[in-house]
Amino acid sequence: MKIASWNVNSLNVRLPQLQQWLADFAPDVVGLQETKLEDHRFPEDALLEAGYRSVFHGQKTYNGVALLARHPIAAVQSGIPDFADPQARAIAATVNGVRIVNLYVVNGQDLGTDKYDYKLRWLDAVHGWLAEELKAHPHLVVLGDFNIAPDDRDVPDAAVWNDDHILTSSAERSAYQRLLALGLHDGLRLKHDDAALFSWWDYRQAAFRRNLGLRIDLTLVSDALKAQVQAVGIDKTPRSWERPSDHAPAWVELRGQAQLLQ
DNA sequence: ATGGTTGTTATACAA
Repeated sequence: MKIASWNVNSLNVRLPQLQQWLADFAPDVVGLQETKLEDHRFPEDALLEAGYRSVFHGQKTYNGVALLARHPIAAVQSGIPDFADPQARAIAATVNGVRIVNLYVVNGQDLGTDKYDYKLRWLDAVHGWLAEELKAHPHLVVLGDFNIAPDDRDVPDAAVWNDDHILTSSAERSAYQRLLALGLHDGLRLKHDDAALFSWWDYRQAAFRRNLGLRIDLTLVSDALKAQVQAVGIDKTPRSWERPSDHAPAWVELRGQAQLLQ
């Protein structure tokens, strides 16, 4: 069972690339972020033609998340329960007995800004939510654009991306570690120790060509799923296409779910 | 990073 996360930076612009990538990579489940579409504009029919059901939680211009799956999608939760949020940044559902939580974590702009405070409050709400999700669903995958680079392997220059920098600050990384402490594991680090396995590259300054990126798109798996992780990676292919998203898909493959996929 | 690029019911703002 291949489960992926992709920040498409406008599904309206990226739909042809998403269709191509679904055909090439054939994931079973995909969490999308930054769809930037109101729900009535979501391309549900085009994705059905590609073989994927979808559930979505969007808004005009900004944010927007969705889950796509080749198989039935159950128990959909849009937004963080009991957390009033005008921004569409979270959606969860169950597919083949695996609970999937898809997050578009707040960027936070800069330390000391209102957006940074919102990011930390938002992550605190996610912490409470995931604690409940884990109780109800031990087989949990949490994926998305975390807008946090977990450690120094995940940045090109740790002197620049330091404790006082957005996406790597100590408060952000502590909030991320608090999520892991619930009983979650960074899927990629179960299989790879390498530095510079990035998932996002700025559009500016030829950052992709120079591999000046960050690893901020993550696939976390719960304790109960850890032994089922077969492979994990980041598919840089779509980032090399014409007019790409600035993010590449991050994916995790679980074994032992194949019989459920029939 | 003071810039740079991309997206949006844009022409500032978010990333």
